[in-house]
Amino acid sequence: MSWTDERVETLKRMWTEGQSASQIAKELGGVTRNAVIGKVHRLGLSNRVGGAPEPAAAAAPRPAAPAPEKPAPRPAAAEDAPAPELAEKKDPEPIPMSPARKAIIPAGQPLPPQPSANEISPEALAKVTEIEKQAKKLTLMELTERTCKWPVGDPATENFWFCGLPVQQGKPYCEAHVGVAFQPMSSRRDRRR
DNA sequence: CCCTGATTCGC
DNA sequence: GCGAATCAGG
Repeated sequence: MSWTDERVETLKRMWTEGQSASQIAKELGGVTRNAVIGKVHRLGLSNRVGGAPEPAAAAAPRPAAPAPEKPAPRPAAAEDAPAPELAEKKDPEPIPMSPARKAIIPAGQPLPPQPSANEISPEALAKVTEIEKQAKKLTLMELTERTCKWPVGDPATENFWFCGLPVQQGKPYCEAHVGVAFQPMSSRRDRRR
């Protein structure tokens, strides 16, 4: 595969959107994340959002500790609000919630109903309490796209962790937690139209 | 262990 | 210019 204009455009777009190199590589196909990163650097768009070009003339022959600066627009594997300086996307989030929760719940995803806050089907609930015993109990940074992001416990205490079990394809949670996160209009009979 | 980007260097 | 190998780190 070669870097056609089209592929470069896709690369630029996705990189600007904050997509990870691996995601971009996967999207493009035929390239590895290394290829993507390499290209990104050659294009000179590694980082930066709109600041003054800093001509950092480095003559150091040794790669000891260059690291100029890195705003790091990607906090973790889980998507969340873009850095303020980016200010390219509006974040329509009318739902008020604690900072802790906002940080751990991917935008656009259904909010995990807390056990005390909602009516959840008994089976699903039982299933959850069941698997929570096997939870990997991961920390925020240990979460990946393949780990269940269901929060357990009180974020304000030490007694808090994320499920961490393998997620269901395309979902942010494991099977059990998907079961309680994606409730199919229960309890209420929907109106006939 | 999973993942992230950064850098080097032979091609 | 390209990208695998490697590095450094969450």
